[in-house]
Amino acid sequence: MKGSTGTMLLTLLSRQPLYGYEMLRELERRSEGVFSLKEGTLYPILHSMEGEGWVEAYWEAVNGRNRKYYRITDKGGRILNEKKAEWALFRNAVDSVIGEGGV
Amino acid sequence: MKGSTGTMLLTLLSRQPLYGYEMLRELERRSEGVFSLKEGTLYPILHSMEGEGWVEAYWEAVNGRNRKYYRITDKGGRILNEKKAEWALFRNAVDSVIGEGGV
DNA sequence: TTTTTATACATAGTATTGCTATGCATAGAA
DNA sequence: TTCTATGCATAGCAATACTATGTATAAAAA
Repeated sequence: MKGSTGTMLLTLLSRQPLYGYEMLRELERRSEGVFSLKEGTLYPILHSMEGEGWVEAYWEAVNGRNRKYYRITDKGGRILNEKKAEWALFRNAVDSVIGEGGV
Repeated sequence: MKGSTGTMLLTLLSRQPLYGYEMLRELERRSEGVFSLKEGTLYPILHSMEGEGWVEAYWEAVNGRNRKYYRITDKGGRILNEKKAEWALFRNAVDSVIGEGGV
């Protein structure tokens, strides 16, 4: 795994607010087991994105447990669009280079 | 850029031996300008791949200039196949997570 | 003729990214 | 009462790629 983790996390949050632990399982499920982030990878990224103003956090107690939920901000939404475009460019460029149908 | 540089370089070398400077331009051309590696990125990768036994180097003088050509080894060919499979897995997983048609 | 540009390889230092390991704390199941 | 799952967090390390810089030569431009 290298790169686009932030893009994937922002995408998950663009659908609905999630808390960290939930993101780990959601990412694993949607990638069919390919991405199983560890907490040590996830939380620093979330803190960093919060510092950038891409996401906002709020605590909520559910079933007697404290969960820190994250929601995407307007700025985060704009960044997500940029990152998705970057990913498409990157992916297509790699495919052009390594693909059988290369120029 | 994050990751798959080695895969792309091995792919180029799987077609024909190339020297470093040539790889820079070839990568840029095939990716339509998306990847413009700098020497400071390329040469350490080549040295590392040589150390792993994925490529072999030999010097050749052409037009009065010394060029260090690299050719892919059998081992490098096997690694390339693995890396291509990894890339496909990674790419598809990212697309599953961020794609509109997500589960 | 001299300067600039392109060619050609190389290393040092730094930033980013993500991993492993570890710590703390609680709810629920065994 | 002990283990497992949940839940957030930081420290330290490894890999990756970038910037900056150095050396050297051929060809083109001034």
